[in-house]
Amino acid sequence: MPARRPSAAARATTARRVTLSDIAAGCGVSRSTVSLVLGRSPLVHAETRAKVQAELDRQGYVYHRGAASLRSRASNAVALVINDLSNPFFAEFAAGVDAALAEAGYVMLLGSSGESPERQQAVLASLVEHDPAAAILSPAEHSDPARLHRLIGARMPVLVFNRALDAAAGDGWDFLGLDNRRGARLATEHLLGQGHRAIAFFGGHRDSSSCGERRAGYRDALAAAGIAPDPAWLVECAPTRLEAARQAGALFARDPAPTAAVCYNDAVALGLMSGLAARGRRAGVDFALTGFDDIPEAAVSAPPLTTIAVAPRERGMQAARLVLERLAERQYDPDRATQAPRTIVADARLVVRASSLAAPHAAQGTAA
Amino acid sequence: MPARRPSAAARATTARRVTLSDIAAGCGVSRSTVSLVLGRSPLVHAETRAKVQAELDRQGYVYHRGAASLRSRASNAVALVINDLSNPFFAEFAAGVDAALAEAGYVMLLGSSGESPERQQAVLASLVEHDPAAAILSPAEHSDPARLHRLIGARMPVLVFNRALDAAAGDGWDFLGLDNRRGARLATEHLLGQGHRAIAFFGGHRDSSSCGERRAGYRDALAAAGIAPDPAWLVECAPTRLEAARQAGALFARDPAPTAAVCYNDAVALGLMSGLAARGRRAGVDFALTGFDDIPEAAVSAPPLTTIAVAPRERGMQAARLVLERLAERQYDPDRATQAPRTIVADARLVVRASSLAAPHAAQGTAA
DNA sequence: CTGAAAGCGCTTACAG
DNA sequence: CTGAAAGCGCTTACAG
Repeated sequence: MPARRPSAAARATTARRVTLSDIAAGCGVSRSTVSLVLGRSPLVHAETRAKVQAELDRQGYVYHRGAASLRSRASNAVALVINDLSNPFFAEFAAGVDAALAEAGYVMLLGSSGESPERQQAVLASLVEHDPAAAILSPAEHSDPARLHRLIGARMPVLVFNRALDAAAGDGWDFLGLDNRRGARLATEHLLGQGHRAIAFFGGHRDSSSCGERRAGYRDALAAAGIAPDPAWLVECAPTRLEAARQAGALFARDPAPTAAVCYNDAVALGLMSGLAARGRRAGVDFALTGFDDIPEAAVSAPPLTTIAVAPRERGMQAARLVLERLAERQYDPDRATQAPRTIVADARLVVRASSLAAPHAAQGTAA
Repeated sequence: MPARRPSAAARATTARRVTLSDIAAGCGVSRSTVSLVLGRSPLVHAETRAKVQAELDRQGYVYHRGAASLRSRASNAVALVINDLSNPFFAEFAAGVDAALAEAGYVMLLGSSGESPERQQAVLASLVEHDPAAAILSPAEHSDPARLHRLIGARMPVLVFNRALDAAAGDGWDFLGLDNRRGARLATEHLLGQGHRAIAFFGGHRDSSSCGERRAGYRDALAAAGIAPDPAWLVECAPTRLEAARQAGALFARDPAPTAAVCYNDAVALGLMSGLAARGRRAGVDFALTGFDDIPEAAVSAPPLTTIAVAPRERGMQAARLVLERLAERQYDPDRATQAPRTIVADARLVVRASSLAAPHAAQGTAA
């Protein structure tokens, strides 16, 4: 764990800062008393408190939390590491975390890994130096749990979000995941309900955990309907709009072709729509499809996209609260005897829009 | 400036942390030497350095930046306060800030004001206690510049983004804004180029600075084309999709009605599209319109939205770099003699898509 | 090239 | 209810 000092760190050049000593001197009490006033201690006489409070305001005192937490070994910062803020799913998640933390008087240290385990490690190392009380981590794909552990192992409560870390189940970290399996099952059941029998699972990489879970839910629904999925119905592709548009043709390589597809996520579904259009097929008319995530675009695409809503903002608030609970537990139970790691799976909900409403015969008519 | 201690701050309950003294003791040198190694000082003998480095790794040392910056009065954190991470414009901006800061070895403290000046003040106060070296602020509407100033006035370099603060020009804060005026002029010129003469400006509130600037650009273009805008062409509404859909009818209250509209932003434009559809008009066929921002939905709406791209991610990187430059300047020139506040206006670019391609006669045909 | 000492701004027992 | 003193983990002159 090579610690390194910042290549550049700005030195304050403004006037000397106002400290507790200045306030104490300014109103004739000791620093201890000022500190007690700051801490809202009931020990301080009301008059003294008022006098100190006035001096605090007069001199424009700013609490130096770094000094305080150095002494008291308490921190009110929480580190959040996500993949990418440009992804609305993570942006909403971060917004939820921020809201819940702010409400509890905590401050958020934010870093992005850009799906790179290397950057993730560097970003986390940098955040950890700021002594957060806890961390929320949405791990980059192919993260190395052992390295992450070495960095923040038992230092603080950690909540892993969205993607379970390989192995290391007994690592003591909490996990908050989406109900990928149930979500995909709901989407598949919806298409079955429309009368489709030949339903593809389109997009994602088989080895990613979320893709595996979604495929499992898809299989569950087919199995319950007595359908054995044709292996040709499982089409892999990178979870981006562009790749999905390129791979659309793979769905129609065999005859009979599927009449509907459960897509790995909304980006893939939107890409598939373009790919279908390029082949003269119209989503929601000639072909039925569903997404996953309910990103904002889903409601305004043409046609609007049927998808699985996972409420990322609510998940963010939930994540923050879980971590704050852990912090509270530690205060009462410093030895953490009772603290077995928790795994929480958040519910997923089907949102029906026009993209999935094509009837199977219309789809087959076009395919013929 | 009432400082207050956190209602809840987590006390560390883990094993005693590894400090410089542990490393020093562990390899038989003084703490000073370890500190010099951490600081990559060239003074330390290569062998000593290697020995210390090994001990650092062996004990899993984590640098305590709070203690360091307390002593050295240097910070490597930058505070960012934005309105709302759920807004893709701000999320992209924050992503850009984060990327540029991380590259320079800085850490980001993020808070959201939710467009509330009260929350903005509270959030900023909370971040400032963490002693950031600089701040980037995208102010909530109706911010009180004087109160903001009292909080972070001369403590650190401040960059205001997106919305200029009323008055207080001589406050010494830098400003990075979008070229609202030019952007709206480009959009209006584009519609004029399609042959439209009766062009509305739809959405936004007159008293908001960005709306005022965009209206000015709209007027510039009309004036250059020798057109005096009918006051009925200026329709106000809250900058949300829902409000815009509701207000669509206001465009057609008078006869002849406008055949095109420059919308305040993309949200308004997308709302207007729905409002048009509800009235049996088709954007891009019977009516031409443009947006502003180029949010991700703009590319996938039906029809795709012609808009003004402002590249929020690039703006974020630019903002971070400006602030880092200021920090560097202060190191060389502690008295800040040369540091006049800067105002930088970022370029805006027209992105033509289908929504603006309706010809005026088609629009009038429908209107009749 | 390395070490002993002071001090950054706070909190926290401990006296009184 | 208030104050004097120690110490959190680091850096920084200053000696040597």
